[in-house]
Parts: sequence; C-alpha cells; structure tokens
Amino acid sequence: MRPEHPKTKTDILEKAIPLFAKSGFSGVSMRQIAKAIGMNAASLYHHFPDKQTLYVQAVQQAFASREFVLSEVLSMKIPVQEKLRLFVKRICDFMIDDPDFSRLIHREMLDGDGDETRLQLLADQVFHNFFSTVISLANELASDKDPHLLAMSIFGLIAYHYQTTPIRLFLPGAKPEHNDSEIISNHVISLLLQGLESKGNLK
Amino acid sequence: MRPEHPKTKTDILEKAIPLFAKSGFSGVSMRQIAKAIGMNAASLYHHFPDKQTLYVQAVQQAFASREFVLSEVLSMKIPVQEKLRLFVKRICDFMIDDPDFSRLIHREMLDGDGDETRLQLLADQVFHNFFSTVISLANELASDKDPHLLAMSIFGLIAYHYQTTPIRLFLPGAKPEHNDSEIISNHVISLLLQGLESKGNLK
DNA sequence: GTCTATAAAGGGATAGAC
DNA sequence: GTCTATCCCTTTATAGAC
Repeated sequence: MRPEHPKTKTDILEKAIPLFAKSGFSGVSMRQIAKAIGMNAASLYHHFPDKQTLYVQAVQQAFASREFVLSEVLSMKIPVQEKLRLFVKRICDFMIDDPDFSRLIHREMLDGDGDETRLQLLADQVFHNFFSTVISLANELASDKDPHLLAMSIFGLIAYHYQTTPIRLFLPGAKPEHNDSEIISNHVISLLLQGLESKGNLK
Repeated sequence: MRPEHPKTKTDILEKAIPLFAKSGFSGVSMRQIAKAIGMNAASLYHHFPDKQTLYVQAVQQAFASREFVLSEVLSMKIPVQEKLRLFVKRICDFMIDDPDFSRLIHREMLDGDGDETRLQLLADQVFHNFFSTVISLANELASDKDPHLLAMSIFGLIAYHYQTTPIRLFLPGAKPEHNDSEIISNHVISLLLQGLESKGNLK
C-alpha cells in the first residue's frame, strides 16, 4: 500500500513547530518529529538535509506565518491614547492566539544568544516592522522619552504577563482572572497612560 | 597519584549552573559537566543518582544562593517614590551581577511548564519573599491598582530589558547605552512614576 | 572518591528497495 | 516520497578496580 498522503515541507514544519516550541532544539529528536507527523524519521531527510535546517525553517515558518499588523492603527485619525489601546489589545490577542509563537521568540532569545544569524533572523522577521511601528507610536506618545526603550517597555510589559502565566498561580496574590487578556490589557494600558500617580497616591 | 582535590557536591553544582543556564537540561551532557569540573563523568554518579537530580539541585542551589533583599527598603522612613527607586535599582543590579540566575529563571519558566513541582520550587525559592515585598510596595504606591498585576509589571518591565539584551543591537533605534543599567533603571522609574503623561504630551 | 571499561539506549544520518 | 535496515556516534548509567 502506497502512502496516501505525501507530506509537504510545510506540513512537516507545522507539526514540528509546537514540538520545538515546547522542548527546544536539543529537546526534540528527528524520530519524535517523524512520529508526530506519522512518517518515518528517514523520510525527513528527503525534505531537509539535516536537523538544524529543519529547525531553522520551522522557526522561519512560525515567524513568517504570523505578523503583528499595527501600521494601519498608526494612521488612523484617533487620539494617540486610543492608538495605544488598540496596540496593546492586539498584542495581547496575539499572545493568546498563538502561544507557540511567543514561546519560540522566548526560546530563541535564550538559545540564539551567541548565534548572530539566529538573532538577526528573529529581529528582521519578527520584530523589525512591528518594533518600528511601536517606536513611531512611542514618539507620538512621549517625545521626551527614548523611543527604543519605550517600545521595548511596552512590548515587554505585555509579553512578561504571558510568559509568567504558568507560574502565576504559585505566586502571592494570584487570582484566576489575572490570566484574562482583557484584565491584562486594561492593566497595562492604565499603567502606561497614568503611571502610578492615579487618584493622588503620590503628592 | 591520588586526586588532590576531591570535589564536593557544591563544587559540582557551581560548575554545572552556568552550563545549564546557557544550554538547558537537554543541551548539556554529563560528560560536559564532568569536563568543566575536571573529573570523569562516572564520578558524577557518586554524588548524584542521575542527571535529573543533578539538574534540580543545581537550579535549587542557584536559586538559594542569591536572594533579592528588598524588605529592609520597605521599612525605611523615606517617600514611597524613593523606595521604588531603590527597588528598581536593586533589581537591575541583580540582573547584571548574576546573568546565570536570570537565565535560569527564564529557562525554568519555559521548560518547567507542565511540571508543577519545578514551578513551585521557582515560585517558593525565588519569587515568594521578593514578590510579597514588591506587592507591599505596590499597595503603598497605588492602592487602586491590582497589587499582583502591578508587582508583575514592575518586575517584568525590568526583566524584559535584560532578557532582550542579546537581540537589542539588531532592533531599530538601538544604541549601546541601552544596555547600561543606570539608563534602564532611570527609564523604568520614570515610566512607572509618570506614565506617558510627562511634559504634557497628552491632554 | 575517582578512575577505566562497558553496557544499553537513543541520537543523527545514509543506503537502497519499492 | 516513503519505507526498512543499518551505521556510527553520543548519551545515560553501572560495575568493579584502585
């Protein structure tokens, strides 16, 4: 019986992405990837010369298939605070929609350290457009602050709440609703817009 | 010739910590650890029953040997903004002083996902005291905001700038001084205290 | 407490049939 | 394009000498 569903490169990469996101490059074997796809490990070598190449292409595909589209928000005729609100909500939705994506980013920042081509890929394919847009907004919002640092703060503030989701329940003061995207985005927006000075806590 | 410097468990763990911080559990072999120490891989099994145990104890040691001491700041007779300043500066110093520590935290949040005992360890040994103190400060600073979310935001805001250090140079608007701890802590403090409203950017 | 030697399993990768 | 079979190396872990 001949195989009924020959697998394309894309099919293979799609199945490999969640595995690499969960366990990293050295935590996943070619045999495991093959098993997840339902094919033999040897067949993977028909599509990719080696594991490293498969991995890099999986990361590329994960990064290319999703895009932070924020630039349209930037050109809307709405107050800049409203733009910030939309930015934050979109980034939050993004984190929820594709947890593998943010895990891979997270992992590449850890594992890619020292490998400049991997970091460059991450920077160019994932961050560049997105980050430029956040920088533009940062300039509109607070021209006196360093735009790069401010953009990083905005993104990091959101990303960290999602990164820490698994451990949150074990931390003091945690409540189930702290994992709710609406709650997180409202918290981030109010912190960014008002800082800690709301309601006259500080004199 | 007898071995001149019998190694203690602690010696072994100290050498293993940076390796695991750099490459993760499955990225480091017992041989590599043994080599770093200057002993034979088989000898490691005299001190630890298996690799998993060695890893867990290395993480425990890394987490136990350093502590965020912030509680004394909390009881100082200074304005709450000054307490925040001290908190942020200390956390920044911490990130700089022991990059392995923050890499391990970072890694455990990724790899410990699904393993409740590992996350519990991280939460209890690393975060509990520290996080409780930040929550107390958060209450002093802005009693109208959720203390847990605010504590997470304060820590995440700082941690993210250090997490992204390796990739920062590839991102738009990056300058060498963005890796300077003084610059980062000043940025974070001003963002937290003033939000984006400084100098009347927003009406 | 450390070593050499080795077992047993799993890893990446290739050859060749279909 | 996928399979079986296999090579060769590395890995974890153990046994036993010193």
